[in-house]
Amino acid sequence: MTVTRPRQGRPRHTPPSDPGTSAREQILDAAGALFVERGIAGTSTRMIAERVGIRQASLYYHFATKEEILAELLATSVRPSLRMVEQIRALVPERAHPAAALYAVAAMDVRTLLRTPYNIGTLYLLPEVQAERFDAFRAERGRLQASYGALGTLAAAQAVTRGMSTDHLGELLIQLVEVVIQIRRSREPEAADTDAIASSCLRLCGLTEPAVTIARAEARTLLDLLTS
Amino acid sequence: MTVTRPRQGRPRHTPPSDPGTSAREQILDAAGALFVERGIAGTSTRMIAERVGIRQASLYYHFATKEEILAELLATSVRPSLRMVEQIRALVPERAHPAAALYAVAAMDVRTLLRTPYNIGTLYLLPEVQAERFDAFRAERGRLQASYGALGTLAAAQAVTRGMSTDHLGELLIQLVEVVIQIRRSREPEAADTDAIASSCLRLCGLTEPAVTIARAEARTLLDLLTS
DNA sequence: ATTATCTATAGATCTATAGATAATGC
DNA sequence: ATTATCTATAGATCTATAGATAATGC
Repeated sequence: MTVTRPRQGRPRHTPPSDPGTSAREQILDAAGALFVERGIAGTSTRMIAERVGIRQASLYYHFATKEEILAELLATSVRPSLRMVEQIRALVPERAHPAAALYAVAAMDVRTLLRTPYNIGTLYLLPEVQAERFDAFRAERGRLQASYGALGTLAAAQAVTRGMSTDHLGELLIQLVEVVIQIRRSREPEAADTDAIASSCLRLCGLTEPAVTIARAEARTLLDLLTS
Repeated sequence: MTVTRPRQGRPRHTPPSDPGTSAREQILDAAGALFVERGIAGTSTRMIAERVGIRQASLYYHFATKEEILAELLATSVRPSLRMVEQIRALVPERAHPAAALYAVAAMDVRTLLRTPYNIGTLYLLPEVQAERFDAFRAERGRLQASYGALGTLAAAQAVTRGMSTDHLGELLIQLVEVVIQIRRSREPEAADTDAIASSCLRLCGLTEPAVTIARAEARTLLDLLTS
């Protein structure tokens, strides 16, 4: 039984159910879930505050505007994927084949998108995020896409790269990985989904079935190495 | 020079720039463009009316609510794709190989999504469309996805279908085709995009490069036949 | 008479600010 | 004294309805 030490400041009208996390984080969690469920314009500051258990005006002690909450959510949402992809890319070509690296990146990305408490990947899809205000976020996402393109081009059969630029291949691969967002929306994800998506990335690059099998096995070793 | 006959009813404060189209259609066009650009909750009835050139209250003569406008837009957005896919499926297997049919469906769908005046495919992605209210629309979309799955399974290599159900393959294929929505958001689409996407669908199914080449050629014939 | 608009407005939001208050920390 | 909340509220929306009005059609 942990004694819940009351924090500083005037007490909330409803005491926090999770006194461990900061108010800021509680707001981000509540807003993230609501943005995903109802869109950004469809979520009022009152709804966010209600879910946290504070009054609407109290939000403004932590964030100046609703947009600022969104900006923070976006910033923390690509960063882990980007760090992971760059870590794996660094192993190519000395310690990993491009195909294995691509498989590993896709599988990790799928896993990350599956694990977020709410389906945070959905945020990318909302029209508000297209605004110039969020250029920095979209640039980060562009770097992730470029990494997919680069790995894909290295892994791909010549016949495929002859017909498609690295950038365009990156668009297709990231799109394929993000099917997991739609899956989470429409059904319960299954264990087999991760392999199905990552393997599809390799097939899209023109790899034959034996090559996919080899890359999958190598990627498993890579992933065990990275997650340990 | 066509004489623009004034229509019945009190004149608008701003005369319509396109007197040929019905008010209802003008409203749908304006709303579609705004929904795509700013989201549904982010678009007010006033904005829609302003774009049409009528007063906000006048919308309610044509539609009971904003939701009703959305419902109408959704209904007309999948229908053409669905009709086309069923037309092409009917040719399998007597008059077309599954792989050629899948290529043709993907290419047609991409073309349709590219041609809409605003990027209407974006609507599927908005959170409001997940509401029960739009079950009928999502069911139609599910039928489109099922067709992709069925064609894909027929076209696919055994090694692929062993690891993936028809439904899951459909999810991946429709997701791949809809990359065109993201492309339209981020850059000017190119002529080569259509083939790149349709070919990727076949490769994802495990087709080898020679098989892709054959299917592409057959699909060209099919498409010429259908669009004539 | 019918149609398609208009003006006006009620009532319900929504965001953000000002200033008060109830804790802890020193 | 500092912190994190609270209450109250201004001002700007937003949706939807009521009822008036300016056309065409018969």
